Amino acid sequence: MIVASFNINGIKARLPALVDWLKEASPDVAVLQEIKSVDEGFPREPIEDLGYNLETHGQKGFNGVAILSKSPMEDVTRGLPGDDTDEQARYIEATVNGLRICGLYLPNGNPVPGPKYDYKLAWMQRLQNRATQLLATEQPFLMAGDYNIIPQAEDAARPEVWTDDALYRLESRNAYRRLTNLGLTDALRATTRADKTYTFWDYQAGARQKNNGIRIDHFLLCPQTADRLQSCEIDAHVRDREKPSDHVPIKVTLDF
DNA sequence: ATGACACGTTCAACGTGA
Repeated sequence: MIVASFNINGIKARLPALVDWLKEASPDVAVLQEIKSVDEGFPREPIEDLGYNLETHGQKGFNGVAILSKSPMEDVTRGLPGDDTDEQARYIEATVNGLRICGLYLPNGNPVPGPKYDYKLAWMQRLQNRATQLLATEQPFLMAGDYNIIPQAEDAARPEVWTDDALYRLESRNAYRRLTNLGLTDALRATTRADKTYTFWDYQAGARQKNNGIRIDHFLLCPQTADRLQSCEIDAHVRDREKPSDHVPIKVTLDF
C-alpha cells in the first residue's frame, strides 16, 4: 500500500500536474494540502475518473485539505479537535483498510512573535493531544502532510537563515520533537541517510536550481504502522515540470 | 536594504505563503 502527501498550492492551478502525478505514482491513498477551494468548487471528476474516492475539507481562498483513496473511506472527520472556534480548514481523517489516515496542513506561524505564531503552537499542542488519543486506541495510524516544520539543521540547505523563523526556531522544533517523543516515527529519517533531501523549494531566486530547499512535509507513523514501513520516497522530479507546486509529493510504502 | 514568485480574489492591487 502506497500512501502519499502533496501540498498542491491550489487545486485549480495544479489540476493537470496533480493528474499527471497520480497517473504516474498511482498511490492507493493521497492526502492533499492547500487546495485553496471550497468543497463545491473542487474539480472532482478528473480525480474520480482515475478511480479515486474523494473527501474534501475546504475553505474560500486559503488552506483546505483532502483525502483521495482507491478503497472506500470510513469514519471521515473534518477539523482538528480541541478548539471549536477554529475555522481554518487544515485537518481531515479517514480510515482505509483499517489504517487511520490523518491529513494535516500545519500553520506557517510567521511572523514571530505574534498571534499567528501563538496559533501554530496551540495547533501543535492539539495535534499532540490527538496523537495521544489515537495511540491509546492501538489502532494503526499515520499523520501526514505539510507540517511547516524544519525538524533539524540537516533538513535545510541554509539552516542559518531560518534561525528565527517560525518553521525552524527552537520552540517549533521542540513541539515537533514532542510528537516523535510520543513514539511516532519520521518515515523519511527511518529509511534513508541521504542528505540535501527536501520537499519544498521557493519559487523565487532560483531556489530549485540551487537545491536551496527545506524538508517540511513529513510522515509520522505510530509504532504498529512503522513496523510495516518498507520505504519512503520524495518525488522531487515533479518540481521541474510545467507549472509546479512549490512543494513535491512524499510517499511511503507500507506492508498493509 | 529590497525584491524576487505564485495563487486566489476579483480586474487593481492586496493578503498570504515559506
